[in-house]
Amino acid sequence: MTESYDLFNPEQLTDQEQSRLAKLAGLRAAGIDPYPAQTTRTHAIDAARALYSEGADEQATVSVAGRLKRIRVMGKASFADIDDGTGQIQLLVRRDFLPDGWYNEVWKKLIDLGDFISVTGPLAVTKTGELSIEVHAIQFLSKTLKPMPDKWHGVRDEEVRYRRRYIDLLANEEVRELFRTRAAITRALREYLDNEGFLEVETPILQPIYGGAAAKPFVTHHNQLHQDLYLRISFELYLKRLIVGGFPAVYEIGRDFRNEGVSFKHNPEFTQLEFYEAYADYADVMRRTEQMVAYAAEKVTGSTTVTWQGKTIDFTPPWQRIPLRQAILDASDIDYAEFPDDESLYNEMKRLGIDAKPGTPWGKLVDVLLSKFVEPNLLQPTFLTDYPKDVSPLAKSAPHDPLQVERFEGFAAGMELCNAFSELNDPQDQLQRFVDENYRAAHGDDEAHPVDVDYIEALSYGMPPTGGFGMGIDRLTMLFTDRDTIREVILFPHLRSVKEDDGETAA
RNA sequence: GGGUCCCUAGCUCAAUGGCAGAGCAACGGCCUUUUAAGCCGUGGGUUCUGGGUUCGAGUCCCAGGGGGCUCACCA
Repeated sequence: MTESYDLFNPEQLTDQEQSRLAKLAGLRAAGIDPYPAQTTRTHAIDAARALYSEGADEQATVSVAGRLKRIRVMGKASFADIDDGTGQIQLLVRRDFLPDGWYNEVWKKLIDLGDFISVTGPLAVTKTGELSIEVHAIQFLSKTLKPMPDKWHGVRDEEVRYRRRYIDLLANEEVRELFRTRAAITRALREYLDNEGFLEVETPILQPIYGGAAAKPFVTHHNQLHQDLYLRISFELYLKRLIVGGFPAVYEIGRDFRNEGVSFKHNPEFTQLEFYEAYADYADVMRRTEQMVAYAAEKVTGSTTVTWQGKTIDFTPPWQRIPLRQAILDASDIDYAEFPDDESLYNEMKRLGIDAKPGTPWGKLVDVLLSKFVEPNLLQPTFLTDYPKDVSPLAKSAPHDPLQVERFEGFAAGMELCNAFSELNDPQDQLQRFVDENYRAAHGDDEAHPVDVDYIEALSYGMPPTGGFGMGIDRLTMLFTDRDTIREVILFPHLRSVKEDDGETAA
């Protein structure tokens, strides 16, 4: 079956697109290659700007390239601004500086906003003090066939901004800046962990058994091996195998995939940082967490305090520490330790008018209390500590209380940021926890942890006491860049596919 | 999945149920120091799609598509 792509059929094009196609033909007719392989560029715009020397008789001559963002034609002289991603600079284009015909026939007739050009000439400062390039030669680099978004308002339509992020980026400089900041965040986290002796590793994304979190996975299939595989929901079990193997401290920054709802703080794929540190426990990890996040905040924003949605969030260590049980008691008046089974806790919640589905397992009820009463109010960075064992199948039991584990979660801005614990390294205990989870799965919990026999084998070879940690980078980026939705900090966030004519997409 | 709001020119946005408009962009002019340049003129619409109500629908009703918010879901 052949398809006809009449993307450039003049009948389908707007007047502006037709005009640009005509100019493209005009360039070719004039012997100008609209898409040459080489460029005359000698300097990035930021580098060219740095070459200007105040008061010198003669300024450096440079070639800079970039996208044409604005043009101001004033008869036989024009001003324009180009942007190459390192910065912008003004062009001073005068008829008398250019070769014959270039000003009237090429500059004024064949060049559009959005086109990429390279210009050559000396640096100069205009009457109004604007550093410019006095253009003596123009090279065409790439013809743009679509009109640019509004030069002042940019693109606001969120659907366009997320579906076709390149338009967002080319029109809205602050969006480019945001993603530079995002890169600076992961850079700072890597820097911190590298300096602390952690080894960066990469572990499988395609996993025969998923694990390390309570979440529904995406399933795929390896044709030749006739084997179903899961996209990882966490890195945890692989990173701990590396601790078994003898690395004292490892980390991975990468993508996790969870087949669950999409919201302002959930995307089906998201970026996670996990680290594991031998001979550490969850208290050590807590100190490291606040230290690491404060380090990143300082590196990226210049301060350990950030402003988020008009509120000040202070990441300076130490962060507040509250036992989970206490936090829930304070916020909801329920002491879950007094209601140690599904039914009694459910009934108590019902008595207080708290909505939950009948038959919800105890651990999930605790989570309902946490996410309803506690989490939204944790604006300042806070560690909730000492979680019920019931909801923590991979964490080590607390020595003083067999029903609790050495675990904490970090919150800020009303969102869960990270999750960490003293890792369970008793293989027989771990097996029993998996079996219990398996029981839950058989009774309808589709997020229960599957049994990973190979992982038990690994633990059986011996894993030292280990502290482990996981943090959502997207959410941290939201906090550091003052955004209130995860879509803003993911370059290509997940959106529903637009239905084609043949209606292939399911409703 | 439920509730709710939104979808108008390339972009940003207007339009009591009564001739579908503006700014930017485009096109034709004027203009050799502007920086959202300015001035004169011109063209540009499947008002998301399909039905319905009405003398008349961008506007009201129904169905569908996509998006936002929200609830549910999501340690």
